[in-house]
Amino acid sequence: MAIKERKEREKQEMRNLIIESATQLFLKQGYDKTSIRSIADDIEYSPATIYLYFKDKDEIFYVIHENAFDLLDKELRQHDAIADPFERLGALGRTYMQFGIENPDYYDLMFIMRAPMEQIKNEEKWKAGECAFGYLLTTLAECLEQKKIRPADLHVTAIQVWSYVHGLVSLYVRERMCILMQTDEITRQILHSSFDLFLANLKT
Amino acid sequence: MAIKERKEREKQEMRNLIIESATQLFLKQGYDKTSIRSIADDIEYSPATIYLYFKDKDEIFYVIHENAFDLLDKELRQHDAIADPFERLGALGRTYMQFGIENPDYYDLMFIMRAPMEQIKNEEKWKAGECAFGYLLTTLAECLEQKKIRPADLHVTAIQVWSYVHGLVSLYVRERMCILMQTDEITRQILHSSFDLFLANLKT
DNA sequence: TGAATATAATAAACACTGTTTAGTAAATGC
DNA sequence: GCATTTACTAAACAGTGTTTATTATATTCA
Repeated sequence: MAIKERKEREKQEMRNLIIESATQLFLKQGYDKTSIRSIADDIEYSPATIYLYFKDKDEIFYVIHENAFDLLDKELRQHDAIADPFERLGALGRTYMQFGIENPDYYDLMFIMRAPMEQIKNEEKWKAGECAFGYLLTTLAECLEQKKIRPADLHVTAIQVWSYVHGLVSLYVRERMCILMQTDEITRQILHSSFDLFLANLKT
Repeated sequence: MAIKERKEREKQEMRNLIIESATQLFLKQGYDKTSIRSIADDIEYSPATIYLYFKDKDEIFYVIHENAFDLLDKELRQHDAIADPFERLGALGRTYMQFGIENPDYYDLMFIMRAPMEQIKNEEKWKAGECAFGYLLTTLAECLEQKKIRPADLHVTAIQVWSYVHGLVSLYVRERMCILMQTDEITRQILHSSFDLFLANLKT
């Protein structure tokens, strides 16, 4: 009865095919232009077939959203080796910002768009988000323990750090930084200077 | 030849009627569900008529976006009388956050959504945004002058403040604060505590 | 092996969306 | 009173996400 297993494998392969196509189209043309029909066209199946493998469009983008978190997670974990928690905090922030600036569409899906969060509501918890946030929490806990940063409630401090880098990246990604009336290059420099200043103010 | 003037007046009245209906529907059902057809239905005209008064849907929402900025501006100007610039800065931040939390749809349109910015690109400058940002700049300039906050570049500091409050509000509005796994009430309290902490760190 | 059943895929439709075009009816100018 | 401009709309166009009924293929079992 290996047929059932083969069928399961084929089902998973088809899901992967859809996700790969959707991801590629999403990164090339953005969310709105990535329609079910365009994905179907790309993989040379009918639009209705996609609904045999995914409940709706949101479910597809929820998977892409999870994959994007894996990517960010990998980049953040590169700094595991940094012993000093405050230095690690700085590295995490810079890497987070760089990720957002270099992958604006992924960042959008992860932290700005409503679409994948609709899916999350049916799940009770935001797994991917919790993982990255958890990493920030442990780093900050170390910072507080070693009195590297000003004493304050752990969660309040975490929200402070995350909101801050998210504010910078999301204003940049959604093109509100245009009020500075500077080139993209200079704007990004200001973003990084601003983060450095923030870190300095956080220090004891 | 007062006919021309009356015609102009009627044209403006029709534009207002459309904007009023669109605003009301937008605040009730959000952007996506506010279709041209639903506005047409509401004002009892055909959908095509709307296109005689507005170029496209974006142009309608650009006007709503401007009105929302007027609203925020009015609330921010309430603090003009506060003599101490640092105290005024705190009041501005709290009012900004409150505005976003109480008017999530307006906030979305003003600082998160892509739609109205397409319109803004054709205008060379972001009038409404510049006005509010300018107010922040002058307040911060006073703070720096009177050495109420840590010395730093004016624009970098402004971006820092704005990004910070925007980060808090936008994560809240787009439901990412769910990682805290707290009630809405407590989440909002954390938001405010976080801002207080931020201000304290900014102080000299 | 052959008939019955289960699975996979799709064409076509449904109910929407923003927007354009062609045509009608009313107001205005002369 | 007639020609012209203006205001409006029905219908169509080209999309969207999603569902349903149908067909073709693969699997099971007698």
